[in-house]
Amino acid sequence: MRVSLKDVAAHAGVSIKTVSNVVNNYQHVTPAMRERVQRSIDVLGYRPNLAARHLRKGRTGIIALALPELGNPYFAELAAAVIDAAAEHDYIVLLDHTGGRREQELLVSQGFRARVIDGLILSPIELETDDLRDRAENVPLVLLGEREYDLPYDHIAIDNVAAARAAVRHLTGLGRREVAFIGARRGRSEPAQLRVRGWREELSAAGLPADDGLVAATDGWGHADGAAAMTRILETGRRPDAVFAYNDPMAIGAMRVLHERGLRVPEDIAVVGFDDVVEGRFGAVTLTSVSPDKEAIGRLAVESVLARLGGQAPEPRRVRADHRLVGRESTLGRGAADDGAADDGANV
Amino acid sequence: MRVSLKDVAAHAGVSIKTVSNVVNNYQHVTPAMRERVQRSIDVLGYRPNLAARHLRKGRTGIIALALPELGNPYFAELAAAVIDAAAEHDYIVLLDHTGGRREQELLVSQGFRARVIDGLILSPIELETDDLRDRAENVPLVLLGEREYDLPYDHIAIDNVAAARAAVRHLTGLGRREVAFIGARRGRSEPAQLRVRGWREELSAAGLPADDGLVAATDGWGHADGAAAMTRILETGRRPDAVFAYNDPMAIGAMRVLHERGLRVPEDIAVVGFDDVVEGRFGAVTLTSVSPDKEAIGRLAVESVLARLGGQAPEPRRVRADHRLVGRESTLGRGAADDGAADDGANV
DNA sequence: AGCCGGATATATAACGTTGCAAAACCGGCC
DNA sequence: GGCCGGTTTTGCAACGTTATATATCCGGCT
Repeated sequence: MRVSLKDVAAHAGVSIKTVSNVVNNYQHVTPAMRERVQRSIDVLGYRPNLAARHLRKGRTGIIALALPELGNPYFAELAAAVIDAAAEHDYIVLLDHTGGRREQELLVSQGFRARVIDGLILSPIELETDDLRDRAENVPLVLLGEREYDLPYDHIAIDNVAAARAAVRHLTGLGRREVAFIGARRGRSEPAQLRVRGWREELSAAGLPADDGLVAATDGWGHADGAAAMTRILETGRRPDAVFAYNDPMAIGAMRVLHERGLRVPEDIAVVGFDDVVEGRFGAVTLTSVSPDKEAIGRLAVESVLARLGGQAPEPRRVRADHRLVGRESTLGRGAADDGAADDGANV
Repeated sequence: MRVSLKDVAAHAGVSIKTVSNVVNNYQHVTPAMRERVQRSIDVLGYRPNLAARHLRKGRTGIIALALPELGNPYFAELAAAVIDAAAEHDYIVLLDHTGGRREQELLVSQGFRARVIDGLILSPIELETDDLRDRAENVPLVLLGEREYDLPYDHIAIDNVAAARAAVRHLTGLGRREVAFIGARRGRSEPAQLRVRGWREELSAAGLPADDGLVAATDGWGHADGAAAMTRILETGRRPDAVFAYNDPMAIGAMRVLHERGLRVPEDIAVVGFDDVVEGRFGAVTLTSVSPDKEAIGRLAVESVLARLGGQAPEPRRVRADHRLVGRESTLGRGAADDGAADDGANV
């Protein structure tokens, strides 16, 4: 069976507590004793039982990360960033995905899915303010992403409005006059709201009409949803000269439809995505995209959760991570320098 | 503070064990009693403490899943499958990524990264047989992926040789005579070995030479690696009429290079990938790919781990998940039916 | 009425760890 | 030699749960 403190103590001929002291680097242990105990630990291959430690101390060393979907490479890359950041603090990440469904998000936020965690990082899609309000759970919660809540939780995100404006400004700066938006969320009002707002604001600022006929709502945020939305817009007979998509997969789905219909990107229609996923750099037409600093988001999220751990409750804060616009062929055409920042104003 | 069994017992005026019995759906509890206790549970908002339960039962309800990298959509999708399969059994998944580095894989396999787990599902890249041999750890281990080990652990994978042969057969069946392989692993011998073997075998079977000059080794398995490998092949002056890539991102990276050089896919060079990630269905040229049954792999992995949980040690087994070849434009050209199985012989 | 046996409820002892308080030790000082 | 103060080690209780064994209940049977 597994070896416990008791076994080590017996082997070394000392008390359990002394072994515990050695394991925990307690200050007042003579070097001789430390060595003797350590030897027994090594011989027996002792490893602390985390469940017992947790029961005693009330900490698990685990934080949960709940994301809408891992299939979206943005979230996968974000997950990697969180895992790495957590590892720096000797924390382990329990990953969950909600499918962006309110029901699942609710379960997660109330701690039903994972009940062994010290803290929770959640990227909500459908969750409403009220859903979070009566959250009896007392594990620290940090929110990620575009949704804004008027609640006392930390929130980490880029400045979505500014990022969306930078994307649209990039398009108008290239002379585009009719910019469609793909990916407003169907049914629910909130999500994508900020990016739609940025789109609207920037068009107004440029003296262009923000035409609702150019906003396509979707059910999801995958390639197929982007393709369907693009198709829908084209079938109304409209021919925008630019498309700004809620995220890269949708932009790529839209580009596929344009390609099928013989419309050239960017000559006929320029396309900008959001998230800067790797995939966008290797298509036949590489994709201009807003690039959030995922690494920073992951790091900030972990730090925020851990800061609230000791039961301390620092003032809830809203943190803005950096972003920048990366211009590629889908707006600049063949020969565009990959990875060049396209717009000075994009950084925040 | 948190409410425990004791509090509920006091509130309901019964013993702790009775409450425990209700919580655990113990058979012999009168409906009246059950209701009474349940009411107290609801009133007080009792929720079992998993650490205590774990300490007592020796189970955590957590399994770890260690993958090379989440950025690769195949692994992200696989992770989603595992999480879902685990949820069916009331298990939670702790996700780790190793970067495909031996050192990290070693740490994971020996349980240093996560010590609260009941079982481990590991997809190794660099780990050698000997690394796993002296694994003192006694948590059940299930291996995933292409590497084969002669060790008493369950191993879940598709038939990589057969799958690779099906891919190559598809190409030769279309009249291609010079099929390059992209993605043999540089430096280490093992990984990709099976797919290379399938490539070699099928070419021989077709009476074609398996020319080592057409095998490109790479350091990683991302888009950029595929692009670099493709570039290298072309720069030797060779003009294969088909490319079989180790995975979809590499195939897509290769296609980007072909596109840049003005080579048409599939007219000049046909391309087949591996893993059937969503991304492959939305490029300017959709990608023919070997499609492993990820859902089955996830499910089988979870079931295998859980089967070994009670300390029972069923005979280690090697499980073959299904796969099929999905033909798309990168081999069949414009107008290819998406999602059609291209080759009857592909299923196993 | 007394007894029996199954169904129901309870008391108690673990699981492995750490915090607290007390005990043992030790060198120096009166 | 006894005492003091600090250092080092120890014993014990507690964290919240479940397994085991035991006590209690109750209807039916002799």
